[in-house]
Amino acid sequence: MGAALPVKVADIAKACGVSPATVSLVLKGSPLVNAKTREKVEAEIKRSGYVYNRAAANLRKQVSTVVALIINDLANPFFAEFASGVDNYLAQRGFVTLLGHSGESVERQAQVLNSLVQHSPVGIILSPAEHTEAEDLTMLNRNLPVLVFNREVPGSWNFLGLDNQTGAEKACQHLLHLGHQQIVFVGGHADSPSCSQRRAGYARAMQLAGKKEYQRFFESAPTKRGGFECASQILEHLADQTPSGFVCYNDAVALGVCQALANKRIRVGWQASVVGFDDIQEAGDHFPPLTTMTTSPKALGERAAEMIFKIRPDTVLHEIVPVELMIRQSTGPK
Amino acid sequence: MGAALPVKVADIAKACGVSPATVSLVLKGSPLVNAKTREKVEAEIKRSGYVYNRAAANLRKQVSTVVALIINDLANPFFAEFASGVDNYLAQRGFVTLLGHSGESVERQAQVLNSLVQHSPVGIILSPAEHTEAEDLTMLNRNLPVLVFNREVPGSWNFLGLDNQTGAEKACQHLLHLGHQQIVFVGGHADSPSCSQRRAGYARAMQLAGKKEYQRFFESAPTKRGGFECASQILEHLADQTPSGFVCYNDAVALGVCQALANKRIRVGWQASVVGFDDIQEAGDHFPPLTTMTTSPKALGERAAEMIFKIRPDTVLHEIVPVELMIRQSTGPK
DNA sequence: CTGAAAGCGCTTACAG
DNA sequence: CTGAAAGCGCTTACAG
Repeated sequence: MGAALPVKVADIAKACGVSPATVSLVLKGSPLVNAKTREKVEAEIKRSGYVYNRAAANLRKQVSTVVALIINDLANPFFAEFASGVDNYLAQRGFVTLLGHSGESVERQAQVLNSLVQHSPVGIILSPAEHTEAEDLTMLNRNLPVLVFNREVPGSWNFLGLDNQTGAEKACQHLLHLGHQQIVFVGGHADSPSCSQRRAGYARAMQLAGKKEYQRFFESAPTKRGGFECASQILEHLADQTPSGFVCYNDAVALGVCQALANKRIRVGWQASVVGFDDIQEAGDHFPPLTTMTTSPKALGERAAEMIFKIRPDTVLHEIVPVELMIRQSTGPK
Repeated sequence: MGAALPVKVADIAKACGVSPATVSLVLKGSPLVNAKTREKVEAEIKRSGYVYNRAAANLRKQVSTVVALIINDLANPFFAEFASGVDNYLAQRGFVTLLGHSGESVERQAQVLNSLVQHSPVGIILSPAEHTEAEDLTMLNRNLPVLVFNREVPGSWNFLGLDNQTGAEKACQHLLHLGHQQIVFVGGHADSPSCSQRRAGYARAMQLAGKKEYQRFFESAPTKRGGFECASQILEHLADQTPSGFVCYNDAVALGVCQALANKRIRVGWQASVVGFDDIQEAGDHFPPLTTMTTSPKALGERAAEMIFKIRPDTVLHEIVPVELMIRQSTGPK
């Protein structure tokens, strides 16, 4: 038995003594086909191990069943879970996910996009690499639905993002309600839009609470290590007026902060409180679990996939999803 | 300006007063084309915003540029990084990743596979859902290259996996060299193949060290929470002869164990030592960083993608990748 | 209810 | 160096 050539509708048709058109009708479940004919054809389809060639069908039908998804950083659980949400939704609707990974490189992103558009996706969900500019996206034809996720890109793009400012404001308010007097904002790069938005939310909450003069911002890499090192320094240098409330740029930073506090024998959820942002899976798995601002990344992915089908050439969608406080440590300072 | 119809080679040809064949030649960079003709055509391609329709080309050329990748759990960083490695390699070779996510559900996996095969992938990389049996994979035609990753599936499949046993043996040896007297194996479900392989490696090292009678196995969910709860119990109940060495099923468990130790004020890397497995990104980011058994998941992904192109109908590849000790905490007990 | 013919967008022999 | 024709595997009007 050599490498059997793939069987096609013409083969099925010949084997059944019908025309390809009839086989096609059976394939699409058309009620036009005589029951006996249908049975015969279906049996042959099963017997022969026929596999539908969707690319050929799509070409003829002038449709597409693929959506392209470009992720900036798959190693980040937030984006990995987002991707799983996208794929989930698409699979349910009979679509398929064409994945591209930019690894935060604008050049790789351009290559990946150039490759993916050639597969005629019905739309593109782009979680852009850092510092993506409008001119990096010129391969995206105006009549191809594009949804930018999470990070704004200069220009008018359909967008799905988080309400960073209100989120951070709620985070800070939570700490205030717990009775914390000295609350700082830790982590992220001040020049990133999401960081400045979150800082602004923190600042607003502090101001409304009459604590404008205590505002403190600390920069760090948006990682656990960054948060750890940053918090360690804070605890070292602000020894006399150590903050007890930490609004963090994201969960990774927050987990690093928790670690630094633990090292100093400061019990999180008791002498100090920490709020993260993103609700990555680790936030809930951690011990003690991390209070954070949440919009399930998976739900976001599903929403993004949904939006792709709602994009119209003449309008620009701009959806900012509220983030909610997910309280996992209920106690504050004595 | 209405929704411009996509431009195709025929349009380019007409605009340049040449035949579609010539445009096609230009597209593939054929040296046959006259320089002036080429220039003219290339200019028109650029001007018109032409996008190559790879599906049509592939149909005609009888080739495919897609590889299907089915992941059991994208929220797990190990698999997310694996996926990024696959996509990396494929993108370099001009291929594209068709992503499917099973979420550890055998039924979803079947649906996803059925959908993906219709896109004529050149091959399929499958990181199978738990409890996948041969009969769950009947849609995978014999002459479609399939590579099973990480978990064996009954039957003869091309396979890429980790040397779990030797890895765990090395992990245990490391703890023995550090001088630990009481070493336990923590985490995982005993009935999972990877867990029983790792347990066997631990057992072998203990036996070679003449510590057969101290062997202790503890089961837990393969998560951080599982490791935390398990270790907490161990520390509670084995109070008199507390183990100081922990060979862990995977990094997530190991990080949970670290957390439990920290809560008991036992300093990891000093009074106790923990070894993980997988080297997920968090292992290196953690504080203190986690000593673990490593084969970069990203490198594994790249290797898997490479292997897909080496699969031949008449042979079965079976590659077991060694895992190396990645020492991140160099001290042991006093 | 079924078939013959044309065509989706591309490429490949084959002529010239 | 270039073009006319055929065909990848499918589906869709159109006849009958």
